[in-house]
Amino acid sequence: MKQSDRAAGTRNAILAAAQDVFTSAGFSDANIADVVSRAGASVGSLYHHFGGKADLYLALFEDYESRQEQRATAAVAQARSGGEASPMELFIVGARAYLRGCWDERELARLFLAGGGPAGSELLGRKRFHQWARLNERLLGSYEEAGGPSSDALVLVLTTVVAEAGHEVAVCDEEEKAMAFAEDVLTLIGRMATVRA
Amino acid sequence: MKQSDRAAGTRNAILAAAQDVFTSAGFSDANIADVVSRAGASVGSLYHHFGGKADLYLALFEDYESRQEQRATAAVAQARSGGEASPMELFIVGARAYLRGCWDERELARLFLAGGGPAGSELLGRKRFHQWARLNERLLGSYEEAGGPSSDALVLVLTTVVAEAGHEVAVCDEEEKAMAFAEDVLTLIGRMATVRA
DNA sequence: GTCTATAGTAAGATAGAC
DNA sequence: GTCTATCTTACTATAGAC
Repeated sequence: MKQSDRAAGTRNAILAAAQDVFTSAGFSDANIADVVSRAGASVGSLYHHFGGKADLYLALFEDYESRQEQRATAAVAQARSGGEASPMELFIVGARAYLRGCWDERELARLFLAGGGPAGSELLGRKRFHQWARLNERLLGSYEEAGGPSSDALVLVLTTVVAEAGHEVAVCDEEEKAMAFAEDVLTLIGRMATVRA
Repeated sequence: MKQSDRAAGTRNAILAAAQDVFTSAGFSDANIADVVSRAGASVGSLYHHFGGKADLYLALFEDYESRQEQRATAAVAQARSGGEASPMELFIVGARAYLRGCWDERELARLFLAGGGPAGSELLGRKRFHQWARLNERLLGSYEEAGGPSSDALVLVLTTVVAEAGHEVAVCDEEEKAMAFAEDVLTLIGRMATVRA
């Protein structure tokens, strides 16, 4: 057990150092030497735990995404069990939790939303985005209108807006401003989904 | 004159080849050797005309952006001289022209909207985006409402939506689908700006 | 202005001892 | 599992002939 604890410690140290280095320099300008020196580890160790530079970045990304997903789904579930039934309200609750997460983890959020990861990471990001959009599509399915814009467009627009709002929240310098902006965007979202009389 | 014609020919050949290579491989995976071989030119020539790989990419980007800007402003001016006065309608006219351009130049649009340019190009793209947003802010200034979401949020959301819709249009496989999608998004935009009674 | 050939450099990856 | 030292590669950028 002692050995695997030590291993886990190294792994975490590398991960934490990677977060510092990647967020301050960006993926391509960051170099492995900086990461291991800051982690107090060695190049060989990094290659043992992760496959290399790209996989290290992706590990960071996957962890972040899964935390964000958990925040949003938890918030939606709680609102639902609290009696909320309107799809749009539930969507907004999830979006609010996501935006809150963007603020709380703004260092990572900035890194990933700025783009410029390893080759293929944008494809992965795009895949994630579409998974998310499909999830939202199920949530919002009932907003289909005859003769109105397609549900596809609505879902894509809403998902995009939340994603971009997350970007903007993450680059704010004050919490108050960030949260006010988030609420403004959520208001606009609610309005967009309103069917005109 | 003969010499400068020859120079311009080389320059254009390199630019065209760069478009092919960058769009098919992405910036970082593309290499200069491919560009010059496809252009029938040489490395030295490329360095003579452009500063290097990054500047070549930026030249492509600037050209594309200026064409898009011209399309949008021309469309707005025409609508205005045709009697249209509503800011939101004018915004939508400009957006439509932009989206049309994304389809017509979808190869380049895909390249730039996917990100992953040279170091600093994302900063430049962000700068352009904010210039565009400020332009839209002037156009839409009159939509401010007391107690409603801030004009900042509205403008940012609208600009974002158009940008992302452009991305989606550029990756469509059929013109008809692309244009239908564009119109759906424009409908949603109009709706979002509607002040509720 | 254009070309060929070469230098320079930086960084990711690997091998093998401990 | 961890480390050090080395390798390899791939590319940009320059120098200098034509």
